[in-house]
Amino acid sequence: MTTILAEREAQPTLNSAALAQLRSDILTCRLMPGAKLRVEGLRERYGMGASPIREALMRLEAEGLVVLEQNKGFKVADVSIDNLNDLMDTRIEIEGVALRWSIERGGVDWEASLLAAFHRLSKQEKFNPESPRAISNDWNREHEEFHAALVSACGAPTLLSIRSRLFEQAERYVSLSIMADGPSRDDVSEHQRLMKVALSRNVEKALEANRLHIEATRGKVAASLASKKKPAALSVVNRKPK
Amino acid sequence: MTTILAEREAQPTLNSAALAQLRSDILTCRLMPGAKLRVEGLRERYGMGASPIREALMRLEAEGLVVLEQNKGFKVADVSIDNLNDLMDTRIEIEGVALRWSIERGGVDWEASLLAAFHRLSKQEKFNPESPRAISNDWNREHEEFHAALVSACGAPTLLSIRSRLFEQAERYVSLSIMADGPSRDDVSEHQRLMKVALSRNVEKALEANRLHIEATRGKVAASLASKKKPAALSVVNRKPK
DNA sequence: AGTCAACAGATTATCGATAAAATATTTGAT
DNA sequence: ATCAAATATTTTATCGATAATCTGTTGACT
Repeated sequence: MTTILAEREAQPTLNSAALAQLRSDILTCRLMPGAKLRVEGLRERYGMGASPIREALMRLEAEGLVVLEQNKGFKVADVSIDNLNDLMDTRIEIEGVALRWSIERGGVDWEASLLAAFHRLSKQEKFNPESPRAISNDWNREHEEFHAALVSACGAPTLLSIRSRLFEQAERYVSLSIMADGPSRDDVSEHQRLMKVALSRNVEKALEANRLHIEATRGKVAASLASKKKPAALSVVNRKPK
Repeated sequence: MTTILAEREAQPTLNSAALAQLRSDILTCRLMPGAKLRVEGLRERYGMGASPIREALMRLEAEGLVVLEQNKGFKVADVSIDNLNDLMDTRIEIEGVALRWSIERGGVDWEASLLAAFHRLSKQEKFNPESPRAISNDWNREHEEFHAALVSACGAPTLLSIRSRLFEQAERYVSLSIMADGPSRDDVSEHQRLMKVALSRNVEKALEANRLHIEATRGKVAASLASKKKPAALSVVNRKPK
């Protein structure tokens, strides 16, 4: 698996490699929500000692992707309808503010980078024919970058970093939904509309479009969650046999 | 210093003790913005090994109180006018949303807990006569709890946790300002007004009052920062002599 | 004097071993 | 058989030691 090695080589430190790996494994649900994260298992999985792994887990705990129970170890954060609603409600407001400021403050550079990001996203296939139960890595990246481009002129780094953390959390729910129900539409037109209203500097319409975009995701994910085919906590990282 | 021991005894794990200690030392600026955080120094300071300390630092990094430069170690996050403005702008919006929802959704329990929190805050001295260059711990706690009470009925845990992280960051700027300029007014009336407009369910007035409350802090802190008597990076945790 | 390479000292990142805590299993009494 | 105390096993949390990296200093050369 060249990906893992590549990702690891790129990192200057085992710690950051562990962080990148864990984040990716959690966001794509290779590590399922609720799964126990035994250090020994992760050590084997990533081929490193306990320290860099625990440090990475600690960081992810602060981000809400991992939960630590004192003296009982780490597990992947659970998912739930309540948490989904909480998350999406919060996203709508926060992305709303960021988008408003971005539209009000963005210059021609912002417009250009938004167009560019949209173009890249629209040319990228969402699903890899071989594995239709997972979104392509490249598409995910372009998608994240498109939404980041929308709000990039917002001028408040703190707000932007909060936004991107929430965006990540949402990605995890989407992965889950796709694992359960298979590929979803590649919503190019929805993104195009978002871009258009933003470029036309119509704040109200842009906020509404963004809200609907988020609501659409919420609806799809909520449906998957409700028809709970959740073997959730079963994907344990490692358990000593007998 | 019984505080340190007490705080430490209360924690089930060295890790969480380190976290609490570090957070507190950073928020009160006993560890100054920009200060290098050498592990050896922290080991002596807190009397524990490197692992729990590094794990705590990693977590604080995610919260933005600490910065990690790969292979160069940790330091306390810097402060700046730009960051202050970014932070306060973001707070105004996020606390605004939380406050709106809380006012719209809060029941009589919310009203009661808000009244109680205000009462406790108003009975608490802000400064300890002995050390007028630092806000009393108790006041800080009651203050945080009063503001938490204001938004507690908001119904979105994610939003609340973001709010409280931003609130913490702001506390650090306030500490800094007080270290530089000495005690500030104990703004009971300002808090009382906030509570009143919230209880009267007047969303617009409440948001405005909250905005002004934050702007007042921003103004005071910005003034201190501008007259920069910053020996900032000088409070290094430990440096091997000669 | 100024620059740079090589070295020495300090600091970070990581590992492997161990103590502490939790969980699972056995055993003995009712 | 049932429950609970006692024990064994697993897992977590932490330490001390070491390898890797960075930083500051010395000294040779222009």
